[in-house]
Amino acid sequence: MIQRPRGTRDFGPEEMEVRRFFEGMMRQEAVLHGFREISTPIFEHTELFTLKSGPGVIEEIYSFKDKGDREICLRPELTASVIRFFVNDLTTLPRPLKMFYFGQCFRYERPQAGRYREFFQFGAEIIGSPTPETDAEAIGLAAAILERTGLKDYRIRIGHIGILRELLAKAGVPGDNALPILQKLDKKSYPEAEELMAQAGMGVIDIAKIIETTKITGPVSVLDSYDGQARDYIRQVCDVLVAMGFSNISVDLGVVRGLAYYTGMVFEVDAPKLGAEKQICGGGSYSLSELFGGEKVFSTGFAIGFDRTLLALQTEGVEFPQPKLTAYVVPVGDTAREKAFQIASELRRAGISADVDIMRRNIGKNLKSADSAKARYALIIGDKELENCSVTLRDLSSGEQQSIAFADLVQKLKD
RNA sequence: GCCGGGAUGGGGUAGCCUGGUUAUCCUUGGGGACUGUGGAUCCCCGGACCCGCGUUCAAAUCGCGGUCUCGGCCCCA
Repeated sequence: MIQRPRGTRDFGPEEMEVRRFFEGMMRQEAVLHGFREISTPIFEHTELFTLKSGPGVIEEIYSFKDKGDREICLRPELTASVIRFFVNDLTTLPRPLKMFYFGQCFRYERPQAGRYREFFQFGAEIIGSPTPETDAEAIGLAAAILERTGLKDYRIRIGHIGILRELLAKAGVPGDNALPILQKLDKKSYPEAEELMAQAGMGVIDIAKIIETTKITGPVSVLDSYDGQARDYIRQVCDVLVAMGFSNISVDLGVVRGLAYYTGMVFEVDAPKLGAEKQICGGGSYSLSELFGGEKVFSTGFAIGFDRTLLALQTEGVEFPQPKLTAYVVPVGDTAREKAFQIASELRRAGISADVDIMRRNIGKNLKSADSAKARYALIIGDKELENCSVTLRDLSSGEQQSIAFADLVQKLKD
């Protein structure tokens, strides 16, 4: 027996119905918001990701040399690909570009709850617009999608790395010098962050102020004790979101993200019920295009962890409509067999789902099969029906039967 | 990379500590009772000890290694 590779999953029919349902819902919502879908290759040059995230990522991705000696990897995320696509081919499209994607990603990590080596992300990027409204529109799509899925228990936390950067700059640690400190703060490694800040020459009071700031969480009013451009900016983002009708947002200045390309707003969504891997969405505004050889363009994007979102929905017991088969055609005896296929085919051409016995079973077994196929009706056709050009239509939940002429069948089943 | 639990027909399980029968039970699948009416019942059939090495007269059971899995740590673009 060949086992599935570690950290991968097979999805059976029931699971795929659930997945396609929610996948379709996300796509639909994005389209409603004026986003358009794109698709990029599942493998890319490894360099794309080392440029974005540093050489360290090679340890965490599926990378290999192809037969032409190229350094290739399975994509660990999609933002880099989207921006590469943009820089290569889409720079002349009218701005803003609002695009979304859905696809699988791969990471060479130790699997655990909610973490797989092959997983699915839904994400969106808005390229070429640096306003608070842009950030609100991005967060708004993420929020609308989660709302639409029916998920209840989740928190949207919005931060802004500019606030900490301004504080650090005032304390004498400007620009990129602040990056290592931000990284430690992102990981909540306070002792190490304090040490770095002390080494950078910051005073005890400034250090305490920074640490305290990362612990600020709550409604937009928690910003009142700060000032500066970043504060005003994040406040505007929140105001727009409130106008959009999203009240379950909070400000969390501890959402940091230590990577250099983040330029301002950052946000995360987590579902507390999920345990260790509870983050279901993350995003922010960034500037990556110049890293990939393009001009500097501001973007805002996010990615939803599709698998984790489904896990969260599952723990909450969210229901979804299950596709149902309309008709199961049951031939009785040998003479009606071809007619059964003719009828099934006519129904299918009319867009009515129909299954038909292919195992030559008796009528009892066939009704059983129709039942387990979750069909609404069984269409029974034998010599009696052939004689008067009709079928016996049996409602499988009530057991009621009626005779329907061949000619009226499509019309009858259409509703 | 680290720590701990686990792996028995398609799914769920008993047996493992204390080695020895035809490996238990439920469910699912196929057939029949039932060449014209399902979800009930009865009968029959198919189907498993994760892999390898070792200990032993004898291994699902004990030991070692590996694989996968679950949970946690690290990491999380």
